[in-house]
Amino acid sequence: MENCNIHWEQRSLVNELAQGRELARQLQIHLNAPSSPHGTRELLVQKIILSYEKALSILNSIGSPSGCEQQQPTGHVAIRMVESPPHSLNGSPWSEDSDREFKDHDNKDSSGKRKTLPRWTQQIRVTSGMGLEGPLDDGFSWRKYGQKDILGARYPRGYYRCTHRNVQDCFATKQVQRSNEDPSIFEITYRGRHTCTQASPGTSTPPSPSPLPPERTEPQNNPVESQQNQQHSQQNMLLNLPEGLRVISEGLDISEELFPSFNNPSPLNNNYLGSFSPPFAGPTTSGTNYFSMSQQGFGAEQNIQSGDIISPATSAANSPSVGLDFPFGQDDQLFPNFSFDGPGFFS
DNA sequence: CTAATTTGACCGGC
DNA sequence: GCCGGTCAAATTAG
Repeated sequence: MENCNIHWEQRSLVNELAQGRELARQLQIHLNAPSSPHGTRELLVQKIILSYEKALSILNSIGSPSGCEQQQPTGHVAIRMVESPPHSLNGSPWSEDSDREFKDHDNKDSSGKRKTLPRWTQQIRVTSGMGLEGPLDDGFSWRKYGQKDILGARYPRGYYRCTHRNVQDCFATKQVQRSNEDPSIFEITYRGRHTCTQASPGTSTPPSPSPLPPERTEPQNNPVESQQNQQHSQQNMLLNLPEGLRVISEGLDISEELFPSFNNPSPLNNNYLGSFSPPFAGPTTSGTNYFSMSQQGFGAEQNIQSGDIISPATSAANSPSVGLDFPFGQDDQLFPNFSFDGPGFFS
């Protein structure tokens, strides 16, 4: 591995700054508009702060020579997105066991079967910062549908799917796996994206990406359960973040096969969101904590071709409300233009 | 009562 | 046959 492209960190930096600028503009608009929904301004402010934090983190990581990988910025939250081809998970500080089950599907590459959904993993470290894993939540409603002991893993893996799967065609699922060594680390793998509109009925609060798990792997050890996955107001989402968080996006295959009806970019799909960002919501905590995070990585120039995983551009365009983030772009051109069109941003 | 979780069985890929 | 992932009946929670 070579140096982790500074390039793209640079790009990320630019991206962040541009985003921050955009957000600031939005804020300006909202400030002038008397009728702006409550909370919107605050949310914007937080996002702006977040952008700055990210930018700073990126700068920090660039600054340090060794910093390809971990470089978790000082005790803050680091989101790491890595496109990981099935087997080559580059060394990650935390999960040594990384490979344990990555083989999973196919990846036979060429044969390109179905089954491959966009899939990305977040590693979340929950430590002293917050109560414990309890309140991890991402604003989506998940229903647990299984739990399995995984070969080499000390803790069982939990399988969750979107609560609305039946009513809407939301095939999003996630798996939560507690790290072998560090019980404080949870590896959450998301597959598919939410198509459900689970926002509160009247309020068009867009679901925000980046689901977090309600994990519970060991009843015994962790009394702390959290089954709090009900709908949340996404606005709080940005408020709390676990101490360390890392995102690895991997396997970018978008199988539209699975989403027959969603293939085309029709207004229908507005709700697609699949990107993730900082939204961790503490159900309990409604306080105002800021967190900082750095996101880096996502170096994958190769396959994003279809770039569907998170098509920020399109989704942003289509759904005004989801503006939360577009952490990464596909490769080269992501941010050439991102234009939020004014008013609608998040209603 | 409804809805979510639990848990062993089942299924498909390797 | 092993293993990861899902199903579904039974159970528990709200």
